Amino acid sequence: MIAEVIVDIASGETDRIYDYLCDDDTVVGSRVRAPFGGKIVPGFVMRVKETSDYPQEKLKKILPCPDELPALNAECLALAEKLTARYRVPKALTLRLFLPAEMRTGKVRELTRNYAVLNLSVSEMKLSKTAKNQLGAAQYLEEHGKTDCAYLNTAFPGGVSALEKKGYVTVTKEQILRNPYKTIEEENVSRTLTPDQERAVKTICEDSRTVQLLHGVTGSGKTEIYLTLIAQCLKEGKSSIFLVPEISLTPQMLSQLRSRFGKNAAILHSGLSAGERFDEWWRLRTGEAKIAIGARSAVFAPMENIGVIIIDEEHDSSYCSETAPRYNTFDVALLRAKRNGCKLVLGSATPSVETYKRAQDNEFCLIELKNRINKRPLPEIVIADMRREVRRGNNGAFSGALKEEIEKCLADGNQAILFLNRRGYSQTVICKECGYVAKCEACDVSLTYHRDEKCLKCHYCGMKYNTLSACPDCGGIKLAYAGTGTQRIVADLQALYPNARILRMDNDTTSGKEGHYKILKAFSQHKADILVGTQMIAKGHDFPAVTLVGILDADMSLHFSDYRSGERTFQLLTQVAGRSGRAEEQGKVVLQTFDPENDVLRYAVAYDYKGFYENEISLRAAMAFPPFSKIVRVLITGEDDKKTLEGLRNVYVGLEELYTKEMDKFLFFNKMRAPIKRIQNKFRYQVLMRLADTSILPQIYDICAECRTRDVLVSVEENPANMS
DNA sequence: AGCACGCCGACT
DNA sequence: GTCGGCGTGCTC
Repeated sequence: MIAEVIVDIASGETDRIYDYLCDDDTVVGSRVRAPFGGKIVPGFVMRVKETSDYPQEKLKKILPCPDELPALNAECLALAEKLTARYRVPKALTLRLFLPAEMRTGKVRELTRNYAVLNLSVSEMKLSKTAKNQLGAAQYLEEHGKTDCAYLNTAFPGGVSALEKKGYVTVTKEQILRNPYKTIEEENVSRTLTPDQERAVKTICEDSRTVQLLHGVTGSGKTEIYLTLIAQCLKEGKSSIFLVPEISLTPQMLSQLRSRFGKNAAILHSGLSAGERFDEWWRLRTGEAKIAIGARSAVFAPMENIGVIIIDEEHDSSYCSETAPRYNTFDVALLRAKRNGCKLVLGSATPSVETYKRAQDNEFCLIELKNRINKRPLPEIVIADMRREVRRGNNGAFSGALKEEIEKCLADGNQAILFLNRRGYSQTVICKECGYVAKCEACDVSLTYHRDEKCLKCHYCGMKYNTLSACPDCGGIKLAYAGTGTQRIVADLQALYPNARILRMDNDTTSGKEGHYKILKAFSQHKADILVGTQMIAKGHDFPAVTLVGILDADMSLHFSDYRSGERTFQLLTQVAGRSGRAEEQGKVVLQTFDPENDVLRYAVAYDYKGFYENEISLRAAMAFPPFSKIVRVLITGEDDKKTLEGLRNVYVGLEELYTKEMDKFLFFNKMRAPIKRIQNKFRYQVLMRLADTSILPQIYDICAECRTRDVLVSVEENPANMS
């Protein structure tokens, strides 16, 4: 027989079918090891056939892998096919998505243990009287049955192997699974649904549409609805996929799921060891576990007969892949849901504008949860006008209102979180006296200050502007080109409150995931009074003693040069506000801004998502931003500047032809250097487009795929999250 | 992606 | 005269 094999090499050159001789029992979707160019490389069987067009004598034979089941089932293969066509990436790259990394590299071995069983009773054995260990082991086995050799070897050294040689005992190897949850205790709490939750579950089950959007305020009990749906599927013998943002995979959440579903739940999580991840994946593949829980990549869980797919915190940006293939979790989930004929449930307190629009258009079923479970009011948000502070001579980072609240909070022995929203290298220019922000005339997007060129740039059209020495609106000269760092905030804070215990959390103070977790744990144990950090503290953890949240520079996020900055800010503020006043006491949020009249802030303060949405969607429509258009960025990178530039030229010429032919489908089309000219020794250029009609996307992908060469990479990004 | 083969510059 | 640069082509 002949196997059509895709070799697991991420390159365009090798991205085709190679024929190999194989055994008759070779199964489609199974992993193989293929002799390829003098080496043995991993590969996947895509098809099995009788004959090959390739010269018979040159065919090599594949070496099989000892998997009990093919790694990829029919659904995975079909899905991989679709993704390959959609994103024009080598097949090996899409196939990889479906396996845990440790399975490809083969570094993790299945954990095995040797077990001994007796073949005949002790009385039938002929044992030397001096062989006490043999007798001991045999007697133990007779009494206890099958036993771990490791134990017998320590109790009766050499006994088992001697018995085995005589044929009295048989030793077998068995695979055992690592258990990553040894420390988690099972708590059995029975929960009943509130009428609201029950209604939501009923609607989801009865609605005929595939996608259901659960829009519920913080604390409205969305999680319980998810768990009920999952439990229902489990009862029907169906499997489920539960996706959460990476940052939400906290120990608390995992233990909650573990206690609810026990061994039925498998968790795919980067925090697990390679071996554990492998075992969890395998439990899903064999059907032993029926619930896959994890971040973005868990949407590729190897399951069959899926009953429901859930995407929690649907708006979270971590659901978009940043590496090829740049898939969107929702798109993949939708493909799977359609194939399985199951529901795709999205949940969020602040749905993305794009998703909410589709719900408004009745494409998705919209379920609103307006009440909080405990009926407790949401924390009060007050706006502190920083322009007034500056005019009063307060150039510091804290407003009078915030200082007052901090003092109150400390006096009461409560905790406070101060939230600083510095985001990467991008800096906007803001007038500290009137709140003016420099924006692009053509794109209505905040400009980004580039220190190296001493100019302001629009990341959406590439337009350059001169830096400002005075505010064009009020003539003020207190222009800020950079925010204040967490370090400075902590120093100022310590000077103001010498007795307060302050923790800082940002990329400088924390090394790796462990570091974050340690700081958060220390804070939740009340080992500090104030936590200062960036948005990484906005999500996940519950801090019952926090009664005050200070947002120091809401503007930073508001004026970030992205068409989604308003949306992101609303989401962020809502989320941050949810950190305050979780337990007995009413929480308070102080929001500092140079732009108190801003619509987004006003809607956030009022917890008015609907109002925010209506406002935002009309802005998007007016400016023809997504969802009324699609922004496409083609990034051309390479180590050799000349060759990369040549690549840009090729891409541009190819796309220009399309542009002139289909001009009505384009709202914008231009080439330029990428905002960051060089990253990791690679020069960066881009072609930016805004499309009114996405029907030409496949052609764009085709043109870009053609321009890819050995040393120039061409990648296509749709509505990219950051334009650096 | 790797690796071999192949054709032009500075070296014991 | 060679050693070695990396451009080009191939891997069932």
